[in-house]
Amino acid sequence: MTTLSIPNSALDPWQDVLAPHSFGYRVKLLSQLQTRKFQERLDPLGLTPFHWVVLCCLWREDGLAISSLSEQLQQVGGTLTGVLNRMEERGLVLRQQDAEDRRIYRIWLTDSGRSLQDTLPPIALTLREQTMQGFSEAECQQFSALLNRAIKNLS
Amino acid sequence: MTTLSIPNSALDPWQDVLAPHSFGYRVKLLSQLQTRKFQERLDPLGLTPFHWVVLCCLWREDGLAISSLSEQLQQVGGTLTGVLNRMEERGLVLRQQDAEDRRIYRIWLTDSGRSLQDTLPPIALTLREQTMQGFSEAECQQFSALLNRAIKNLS
DNA sequence: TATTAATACTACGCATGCTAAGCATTTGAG
DNA sequence: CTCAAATGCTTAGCATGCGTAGTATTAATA
Repeated sequence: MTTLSIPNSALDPWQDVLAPHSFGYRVKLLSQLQTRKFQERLDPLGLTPFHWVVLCCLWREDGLAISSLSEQLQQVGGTLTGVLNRMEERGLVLRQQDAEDRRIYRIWLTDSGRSLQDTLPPIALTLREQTMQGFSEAECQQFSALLNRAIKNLS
Repeated sequence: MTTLSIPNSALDPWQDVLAPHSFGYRVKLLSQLQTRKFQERLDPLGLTPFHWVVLCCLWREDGLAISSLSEQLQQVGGTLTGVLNRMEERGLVLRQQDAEDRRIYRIWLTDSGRSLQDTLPPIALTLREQTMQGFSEAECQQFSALLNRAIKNLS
């Protein structure tokens, strides 16, 4: 596992479809690289990248239903159950049954979870700056726009 | 889990850092969406997206050492052990100890694994076309180039 | 040559992720 | 009002992924 070599374009008609040089696999790789780098930074805090994204949602609006988290993060409920269990054990959040509709369980920040709002965003910003190193403002926006269009195409 | 709403730009200085609208999370989402769509197509064949990427490497060069697969795919060895076990059970590949250096185990395609070279690439191509729907040739190339630069920044 | 270091792989434990099935609760149709 | 359908969540099983530790083999060094 050193670095990924650059695809030698147009020799093979399938070259941009076959992994590991395919567009699809490179998207997966970038995602993995981000996760690995972020995990490194979060390890000392006993957190994971998934904890981060759940906390982001709750900082914006506390007491979200699990179904709302599921929709915002585009993650299936079964995945969230495990993550929220571990976040609860870790003391970041609390689960509370909704009094009106007892099918709903709402997730509330603890003081510990709320206080991370000062610590974590700068870490995430540093990672994004490393990812975008050498990109002009226009390139960042173009990258972001292309990403949104691709996501929309698959949604 | 319906669709992801568009970020309302520039209201919050952190808006492009905080999940789920952050660049990083959207990369992860695109990766996940690709995997889900691909998995749907591969399910009837009893295959997974990871099987696909290993097969791509072996079609190009059969008898690769596990360490070579690990480097090409940028995946840690521990992950490959499990995948190759299941691919062996599935009858796609064979493991064989290298006679020269008995630390090395080489992976060889079975006839079944080799014959998938006719079936799978068109499926992958269809998925890529769906992802890039509405993209000009220039936009595809730009997307690809930005992706390569971001990967390099994190490698 | 003896023994230490490096290499290739596996085993294990934990954290995502997915699907399918199951449970409790609420809604809605008759 | 009743009961079937829909909703919200959890559970279980499987497949990635990662880090760490362990085993076997080869290379390097003294």
